[in-house]
Amino acid sequence: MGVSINTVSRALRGKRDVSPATKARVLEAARRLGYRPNKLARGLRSTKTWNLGVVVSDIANPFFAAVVKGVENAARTYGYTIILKETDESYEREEEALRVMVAEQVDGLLLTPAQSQRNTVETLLGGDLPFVLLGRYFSDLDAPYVVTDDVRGGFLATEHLLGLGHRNIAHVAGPMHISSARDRWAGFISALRANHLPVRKDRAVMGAVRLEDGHRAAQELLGRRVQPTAIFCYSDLVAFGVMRAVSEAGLRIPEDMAIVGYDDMEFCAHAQVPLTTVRIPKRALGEKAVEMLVSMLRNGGQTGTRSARLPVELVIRESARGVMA
Amino acid sequence: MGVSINTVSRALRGKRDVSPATKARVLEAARRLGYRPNKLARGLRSTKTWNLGVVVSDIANPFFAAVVKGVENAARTYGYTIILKETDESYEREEEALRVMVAEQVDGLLLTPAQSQRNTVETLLGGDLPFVLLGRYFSDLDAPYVVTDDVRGGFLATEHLLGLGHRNIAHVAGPMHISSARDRWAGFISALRANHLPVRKDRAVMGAVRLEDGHRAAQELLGRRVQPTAIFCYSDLVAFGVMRAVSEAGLRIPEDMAIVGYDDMEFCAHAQVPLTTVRIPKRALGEKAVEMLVSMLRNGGQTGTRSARLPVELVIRESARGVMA
DNA sequence: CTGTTAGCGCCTTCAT
DNA sequence: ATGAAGGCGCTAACAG
Repeated sequence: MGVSINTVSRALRGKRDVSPATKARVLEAARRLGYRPNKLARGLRSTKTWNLGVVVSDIANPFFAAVVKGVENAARTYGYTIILKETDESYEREEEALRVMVAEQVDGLLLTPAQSQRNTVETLLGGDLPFVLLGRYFSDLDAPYVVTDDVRGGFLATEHLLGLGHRNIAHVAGPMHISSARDRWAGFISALRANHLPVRKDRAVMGAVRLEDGHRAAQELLGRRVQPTAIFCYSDLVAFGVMRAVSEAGLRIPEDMAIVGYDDMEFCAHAQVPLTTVRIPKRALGEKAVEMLVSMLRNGGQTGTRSARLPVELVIRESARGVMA
Repeated sequence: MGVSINTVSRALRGKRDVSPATKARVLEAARRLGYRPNKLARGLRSTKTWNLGVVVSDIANPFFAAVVKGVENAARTYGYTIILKETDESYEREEEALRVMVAEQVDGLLLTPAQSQRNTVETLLGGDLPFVLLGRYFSDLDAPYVVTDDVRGGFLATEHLLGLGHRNIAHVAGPMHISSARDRWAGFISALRANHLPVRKDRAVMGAVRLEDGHRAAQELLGRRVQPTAIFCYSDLVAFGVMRAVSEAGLRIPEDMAIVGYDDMEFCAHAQVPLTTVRIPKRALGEKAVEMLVSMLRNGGQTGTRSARLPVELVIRESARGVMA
């Protein structure tokens, strides 16, 4: 076809300095032959792979699944492809995942840190791989992140219960090393304080993640001397476990016990008792993180450490509404 | 350090023909320097990337999320990393996804075909990229696949309803171009036939995927001259929509209308009325597909076109149990 | 057991 | 507007 290999390269990449005529010929030939440029060779030479690493703890968790969907779609619109790894909240697997991402020469990284240790993120900060933390952050590390405004979420949930007349509110919290759990707890506390109510230690159970954790936590709360009349839960999953325990104890929801969850998963509206919850923009979280990462890549990896805290919204359903007895 | 670059390469890859002494020295030095081999260069040279392409329609769908989790975990144990793409059931995006996977030089591919067209899979069959279809198959194409035994699932669900005394059973089916929808429908039919019951067209609605589709389908069924006393649904998601419509119509579940879903998502046990459903091994589906793909890779891409059909199981809960009136 | 040579496919740089 | 040269980091193939 009488044209050098690198004119082809330029034509394919849409560079200028190629006459429209030859460009058209090259493109046509490429199409006809089903030519696909080799991303490995391209990446090796140009040090730009157009791949983003995505490391989450549990892809089967509906929350992360939605976040990853947002990530994948946003990445695609920017021309990036994603490489996915799971950590299962294990610090070792997180380290391993990051090693793989480095080996893969990804252009940037999205990470939901396990937060049981901080070495990984500190290492990242010391390195030159652009990254954005996804859904979790370290308040004392200067690492860019995108999260939801969970302090406000916890506040809204608690204030709603207070507004219904509850004075005896318990919180089934998440693992306190995770920022979202700490923030929701902080919002809970701050609402109580704003209403001059005491924060009692026997009104809280920590570390709930799975549905079963919620079930166990609620049983514990119901076994205590003074029972709460309302329970704010770390997540919807936990809330479902709590609701089961409450029902098993013969209590009615919301008459005997009001429940508020967190996340607003699709099923909340179809639960045994439709669940009042705090809605968080899951897709948007992923999209925003990609946006931020891409803008960092465009600025040559410079952070400026702008972070984002997306707004949340209280969704009121049967499990906590109306006037209490 | 006095050793050639390629002795280093061999040591790092654990090849023999390296003295234990030098090997130890190399490994130690690599560790100390935090050396990470470049997978692009490695892949370019060896034509083996240790990456698998995974193409699914909707990662936020709990079913696919669970499948992908199985895929990621199995891939990891075999030393592979996954590259993820979504198609949103769009044929164009499926084509694009496959093009990207080829460009990425993945060693193998896992694909949930949109099935609105078959070109992609036919192209794959003509090419030399090893692949396994994930959760869907073409009965008339010799492409390896891993699916669940949905004919049996549909049969079990329907037979259960028949056993409860129902003679007037409707089916809210999925899109008939998708193999799982066709199989569940086939199982439904075959159970009716086995009991010498007629298959009536006005007892079926096709094409339901989302919760809203189920809602609409149930409204339609309830508006017909002869109403069913039981509804078997394509998926749990659809079943939830159906249940909502049934409740809205003032009917009780299961007294006035028995419902059976499909998938057994985590949430089924906690629904308004706990849902009787067909449990499918989602994680195992992903794991099995990886296993099969890896074994193909080991045989130099040879298929032997062994496929797998994983067993399913009926889970009986409130929405369809007991003796009917 | 170890070193040398060559080149995977592409892009960058420098000529022309 | 196009071509030639060189090399990204690594490993296969061959020497020694």
